[in-house]
Amino acid sequence: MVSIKEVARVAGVSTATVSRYINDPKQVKQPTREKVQQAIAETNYAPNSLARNFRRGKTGVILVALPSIGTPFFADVMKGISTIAKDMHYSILIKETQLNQLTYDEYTNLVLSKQADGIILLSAIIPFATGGRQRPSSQRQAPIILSCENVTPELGRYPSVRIDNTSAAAEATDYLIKLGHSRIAFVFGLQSSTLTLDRERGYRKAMKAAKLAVADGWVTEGGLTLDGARKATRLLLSHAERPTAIFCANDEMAMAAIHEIKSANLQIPRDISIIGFDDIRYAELLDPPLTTISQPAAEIGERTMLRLSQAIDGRDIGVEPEIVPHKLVIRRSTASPAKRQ
Amino acid sequence: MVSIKEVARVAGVSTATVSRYINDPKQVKQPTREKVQQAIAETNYAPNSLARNFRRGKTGVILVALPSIGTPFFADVMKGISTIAKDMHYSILIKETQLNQLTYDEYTNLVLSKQADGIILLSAIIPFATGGRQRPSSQRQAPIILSCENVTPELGRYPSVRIDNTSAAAEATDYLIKLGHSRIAFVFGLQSSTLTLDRERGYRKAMKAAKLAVADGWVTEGGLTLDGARKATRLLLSHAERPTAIFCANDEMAMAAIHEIKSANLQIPRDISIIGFDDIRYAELLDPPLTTISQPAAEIGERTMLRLSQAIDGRDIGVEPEIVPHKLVIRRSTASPAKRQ
DNA sequence: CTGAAAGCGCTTACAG
DNA sequence: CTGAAAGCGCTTACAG
Repeated sequence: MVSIKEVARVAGVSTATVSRYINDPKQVKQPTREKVQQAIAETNYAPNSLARNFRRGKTGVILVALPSIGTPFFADVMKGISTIAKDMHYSILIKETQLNQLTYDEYTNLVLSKQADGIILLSAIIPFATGGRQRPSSQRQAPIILSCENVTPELGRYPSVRIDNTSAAAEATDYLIKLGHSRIAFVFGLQSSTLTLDRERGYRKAMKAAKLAVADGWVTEGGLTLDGARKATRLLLSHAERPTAIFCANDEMAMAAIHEIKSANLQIPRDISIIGFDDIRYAELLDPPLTTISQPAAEIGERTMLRLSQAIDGRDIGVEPEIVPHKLVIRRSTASPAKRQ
Repeated sequence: MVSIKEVARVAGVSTATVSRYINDPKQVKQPTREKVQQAIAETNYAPNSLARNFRRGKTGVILVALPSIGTPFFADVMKGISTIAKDMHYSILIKETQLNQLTYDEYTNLVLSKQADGIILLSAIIPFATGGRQRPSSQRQAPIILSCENVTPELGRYPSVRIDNTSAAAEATDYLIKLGHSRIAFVFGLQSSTLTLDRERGYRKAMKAAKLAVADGWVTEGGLTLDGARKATRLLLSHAERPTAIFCANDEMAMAAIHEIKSANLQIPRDISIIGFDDIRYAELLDPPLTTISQPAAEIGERTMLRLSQAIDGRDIGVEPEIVPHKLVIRRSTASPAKRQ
């Protein structure tokens, strides 16, 4: 493996000069520059980034933790993150958390051990619950930022970029109420996902404000999976007081719900209205096209990465959440409830 | 930042002992072990992995290049990769290639520069076309493996793990032919994607074997995107000799096709049969549920990572493709063509 | 079982 | 503008 030393030898200069040439050619005078250039070509030299990172004390890596790659919404957020990361010459290391619950200590250890310069959490926030002991205050807090997610105050306060999930969910529920629905069910994600818990809060708030009852069993867990949501939907359909509208905490679960409702020979929106959350790229292709809350996914990703890079550079970015706007996108999966009986 | 030196000082031992304790405690005698343990806890020490990697000359990172995160099929392959990678203590660095066409040199440079120990390409193989100059034969070929993808022989031979795309596509086409279709269209992905080109080859082979003509315009580009496939479908629907069946080179494009066909007030499969490729998790939720070729995505990922790790360990894994089995999954988007006129 | 010491390949403050 | 030299934080062959 050819090193900078070998290049220096071939070029007849010092390693310092080669290093300067590589990092900022302007620092090297023209004739020398050519010699070095020549030597690099000749030796097929590529700088050892392991040595460079070690020397500089920076990895150039941002770790992104997310529950599962292949979630269409997170993929869009990732796009925003990647765009900015590339501009700033960071690479993206993906950590799929799946169901493992990493603790706060495990996360910060990644930074302490220099495996990443900073961390973006798209992942549920439960980890903080199990190992939430604060770092000794002598240590600077590891650059960590939440994207889309939220974290309950008792677990600590961390910077974040996200929409106001509670308001958005309330808005979606209100829309159903305005359409005339009163039997509205909610399929939440996971108990461990603050994000979908916030959405449930919004739903309940809107129901309460409209003085509508939430019957037993109308709020049910979809597990953020297709199968989970199918089961949840079947449960709702067999409910004695069958809802006339179902609000799903994300679009994927809404996809599953639509499938189950049709399988039960019910029509959407005639028999049941469906509303989702996220506005993933499949939403408008569904049959019927899905009414949903749209999040500016790419923008969230960009803002997250931008703020994180500031934190890495030592700037104080505070812990106030940065709230970006959502909007309700009305398509054809929602309508006024049919008059019945 | 506390280093191993500091721990050694606190514990009253040498740095070598601390290092041994960290990497293999059995090498350290009990009483010493306790002192070190104590010192680590006291100092809140975390080994600097930058230094460790540098020293060891390994990054512990596998780079996975894929066109776009958030493709459901690739996400499933990634799952397989991650599983094995975790077992072997590799981290996964994701590189989204999007439309940029990285050259072979750029890829191998990632390995030469020690940014990754090995590379998995889920991505289209075009890069090799633009910069395919071979490395000087003195250099060991960078550990690189194709997953799912294929590469035309003139661009070089690389190890790969994949299904036989051509046979699978022929099988799907045959199925339509057996159902009685003769006007069968094919929506391919990208000209730059060998993978979808192989599928086109299978389609043409089956058509030819059945002595069926492929009319002008029946083979059209879907671009591997929803929008591209929608356009392609509209084109097919307006064709003078409208096909009675459309074979899409992947399921996402089939989703888009289904949407467009329904929007044109045609019924599936009565008016048009649709067949996809991949069997992504949404396939069975579509309306109608999608007939498609199922690939063992997770298994492909696992086998890929396994073989790559062997190459990294210096074993010769050859360049023969490892072919895993596919299967045709028949659902309700296909049927015999309706008698017309 | 433990320690002293060399060295991995860079970068950079310092000197000239 | 260039070079000699120190040093980043580990690991490991060698000696005892």
